[in-house]
Amino acid sequence: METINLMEIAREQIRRTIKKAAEKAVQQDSLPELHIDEIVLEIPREKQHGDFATNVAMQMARQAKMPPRKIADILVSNMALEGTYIEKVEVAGPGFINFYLKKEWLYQVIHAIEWMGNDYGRVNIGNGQKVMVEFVSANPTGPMHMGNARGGALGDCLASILEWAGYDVTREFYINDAGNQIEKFGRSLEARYVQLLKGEDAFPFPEDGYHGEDITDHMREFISSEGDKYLDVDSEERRKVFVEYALNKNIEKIKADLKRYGIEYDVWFHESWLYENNEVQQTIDELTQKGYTYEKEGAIWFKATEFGAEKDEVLVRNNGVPTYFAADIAYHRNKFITRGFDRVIDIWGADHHGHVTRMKGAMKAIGCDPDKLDVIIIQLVRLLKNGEVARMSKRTGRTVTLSDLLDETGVDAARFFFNMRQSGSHLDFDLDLAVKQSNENPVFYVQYAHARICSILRLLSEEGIQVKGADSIDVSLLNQPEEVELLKKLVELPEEITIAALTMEPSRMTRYVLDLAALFHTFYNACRVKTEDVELMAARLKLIDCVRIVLSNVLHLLGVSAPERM
RNA sequence: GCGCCUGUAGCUCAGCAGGAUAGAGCAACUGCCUUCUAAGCAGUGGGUCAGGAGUUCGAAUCUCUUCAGGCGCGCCA
Repeated sequence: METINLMEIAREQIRRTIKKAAEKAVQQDSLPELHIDEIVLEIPREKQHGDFATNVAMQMARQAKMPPRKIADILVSNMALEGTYIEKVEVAGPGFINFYLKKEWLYQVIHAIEWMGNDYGRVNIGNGQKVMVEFVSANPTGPMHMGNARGGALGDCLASILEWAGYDVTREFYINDAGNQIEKFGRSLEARYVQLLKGEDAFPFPEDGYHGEDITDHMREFISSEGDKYLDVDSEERRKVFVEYALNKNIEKIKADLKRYGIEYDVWFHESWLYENNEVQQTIDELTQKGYTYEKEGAIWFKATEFGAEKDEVLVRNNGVPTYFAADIAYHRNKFITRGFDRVIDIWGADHHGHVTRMKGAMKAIGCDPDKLDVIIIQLVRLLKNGEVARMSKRTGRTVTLSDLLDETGVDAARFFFNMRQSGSHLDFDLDLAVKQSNENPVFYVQYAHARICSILRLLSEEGIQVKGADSIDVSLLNQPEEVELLKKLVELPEEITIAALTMEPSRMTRYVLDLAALFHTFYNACRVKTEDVELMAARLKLIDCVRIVLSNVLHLLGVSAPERM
């Protein structure tokens, strides 16, 4: 797809202009020949400092043994601005070169948005690379918690950003339906089953079992349909039945909750498949063949320390059962080798960060480039209610689950709030704020901007006034500061998507859309769209229609609705 | 003890491949609705960028160190 990034166009023109000026100066012997790796162009914080600024003169100063301002002057006097968007160039401060662009450049964005519509903002830095985002992967032995909720919002938005950046993205959920924890799950269910029918003391609850009420609930329901006929059934056999029953219920619930949350996975990958296809054993064999394992005390160990880890790790316990780690290596081997992903992004909770180094080490051991695996660690979530930390749901008296949260705040607020903070920082989720219908609530603030625009469009449309094509309006009428600021923000979207994709930070997009909404509200109060001046009205109408498209694009990328009325 | 993350306005956080006077929202105070949604806008006050040292023309940003908080270091996942 053809994409338009005005920011990139401007940067390229400026870089070329600087380069040519430098070459010319060297030819005239007014500057020595020097090498600069990359010309850094930044957007100055202060508007008086122009649209772009560069510090090349300061960087060259040492090499050239000349004062930075003098270098800057020489460069500027050798610049040829004809045929570019550059209007004027100034030297300022310690030696910055500030570039001021023509308004024409800015007005191009109107055409770009009209041209690309709901695809405006897309870029192609991914070149169709196959990338997997594996996220949530909640333990199917119980309900989803706030960590899963944050991971879901983050992972899904990151996946969307990568799609917008030109990657071929697969969203995947890893279902841990095998191994030790399923054993524990089965023993816990069995204990509750017998206890419910014959009393608390009739069966000892396993030391390391799952104590949650949901386990008892499962068995209570099971009994109401199946009765007590499993009391006399062989332990192993009935545990199998209980596990299948409860696990399916949990997985169905997880799928339903995530669907409600607006997340559609491409693949639900079962850990058990890795065992069924013998991939866990194959992986262990491969590591052994390469000499990266050894036996000690009846267990098989992986030499993780040879790959930078602090200590070696058990792959197969002395009872012959592979560890979670062994299965996880097999899983990642499957992602990279069997399925051929170019990049894999895993989103894990903070309590798994110790796992990162050894996982990357294992990647190296099986011949995969560890740099192609990115692990995003998300920090914990604190729920706040009435200014206090809320651990339990008031309604159920149990820990707050994803569905409790969605009941309380709705999908829009949850997804927006979880993406307001960088993944690395702890997040306080203010439940009261999330449901507040006022300017304090960032979700409403952005959605309100969208609804306001739709309202104006609707009103004028009823009077027979429609949005015109970019070619039939006079864009140069958009010269109020509020209008210019809005246009500048619209220009930034492709670059914002690019940076968000490169840094894997969806929170950038929530900040962007908040900024854009704020600029719109300012514009709204300063400039009227509906006026007697027909030409001006047409131009402003076009402008707000562009803002509407961009707000809508970003909100949808975040998985948040863009209401037309509020 | 070792490793990772965090520390910026009263609160919640941006800024951190070094750049010009450190920003936003909330809270506080002052204004703006006979005109397209006041779920909005404009303005005021508010800082030892945790402390210290170093590198640099220039450090919130990079290095070292101290302090404070969180997490991890299982034949758990």
